[in-house]
Amino acid sequence: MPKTLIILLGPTGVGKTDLSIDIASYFQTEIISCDSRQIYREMNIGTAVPDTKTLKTIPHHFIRSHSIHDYYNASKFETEALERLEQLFRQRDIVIMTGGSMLYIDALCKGLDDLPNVDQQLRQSLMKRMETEGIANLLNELRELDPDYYKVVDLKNPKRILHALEICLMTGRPFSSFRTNPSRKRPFKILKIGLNCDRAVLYNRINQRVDKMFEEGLEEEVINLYPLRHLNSLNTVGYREIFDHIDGTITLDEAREKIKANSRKYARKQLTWFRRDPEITWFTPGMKDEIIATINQHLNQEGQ
RNA sequence: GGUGCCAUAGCUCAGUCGGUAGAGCAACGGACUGAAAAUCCGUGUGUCCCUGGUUCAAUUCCAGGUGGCACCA
Repeated sequence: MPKTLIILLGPTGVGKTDLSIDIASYFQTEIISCDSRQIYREMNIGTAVPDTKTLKTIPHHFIRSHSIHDYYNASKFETEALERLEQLFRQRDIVIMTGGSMLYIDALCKGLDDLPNVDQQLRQSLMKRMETEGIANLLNELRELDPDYYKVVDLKNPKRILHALEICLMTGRPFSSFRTNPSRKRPFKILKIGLNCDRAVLYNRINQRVDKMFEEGLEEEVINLYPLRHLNSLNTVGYREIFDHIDGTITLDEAREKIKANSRKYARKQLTWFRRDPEITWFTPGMKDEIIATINQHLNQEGQ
């Protein structure tokens, strides 16, 4: 039987966690989380990590496994998750991956270009230049160093400009020369199961989940993290809005409403990304039996 | 009961000296390869409260009605 990774994906709040537990129990396997924020052990309430009881029922990987102090990115996830999968597949044929971090999913399925990790000091100095000189000088520099990328990059997107410059400066090569779009082969089959539901229902679930987070003490969690607010990992829905409230720019109630709105926006953005992926088979969260049937059917086909 | 003010997008409101209207937020769509819950781009979705009058033409002016708010009783 070929090794198969079943990926359960969908917008935030749709019900991936609960279903992933059911599916993992049914196939008696473990879960790889694919969530760029649940990976941090210092963040709990605001990232909606599964509760400890759930985590004990089914072994989870990449949940609360890293620190917000560590620099992390999609490429690291690709490397680490592939290693972990190799270990897991030694003992089992099926592993579940669940989460909504789009780039992380794609990184694991198709791989990223072979680039050096960004030097954080260089990043800091470029960010400072962007602040003091404005983006125009950096754009000119990029046009010099990598005219090809300059032609295709979104010139209004500072992060894209900065990253391209970082790579040019670090390697002495144009950033575009690294962009080969590898689409690597993986030593296992992949089945993508998408979860979605009626938009109004989804928004309701998201809004209620935010209220629940506040009941569970989100404000206190964020207050404790306030001194670390500059960390990238804390540039996150549910955290930055409360940072703003601590700064006194908005009321706590406004922060709560903004968290809801930004979560809804995030869900929409996820759907936009997933929509263009033709490999996804879509279900609603209640279709547990149909999903298991689809997986079994897929496994049988692959087995022949 | 009387007087005054208000009624325009899902919400808060602007505006049209009479030629069927626009901001913010929300909503909706898109991009995306090492910061991705990040970052960036795009879209106005409307019985202008109702009925009548004046007018070539009324969301706009006039009258009445309805609803809301305030004050006086």
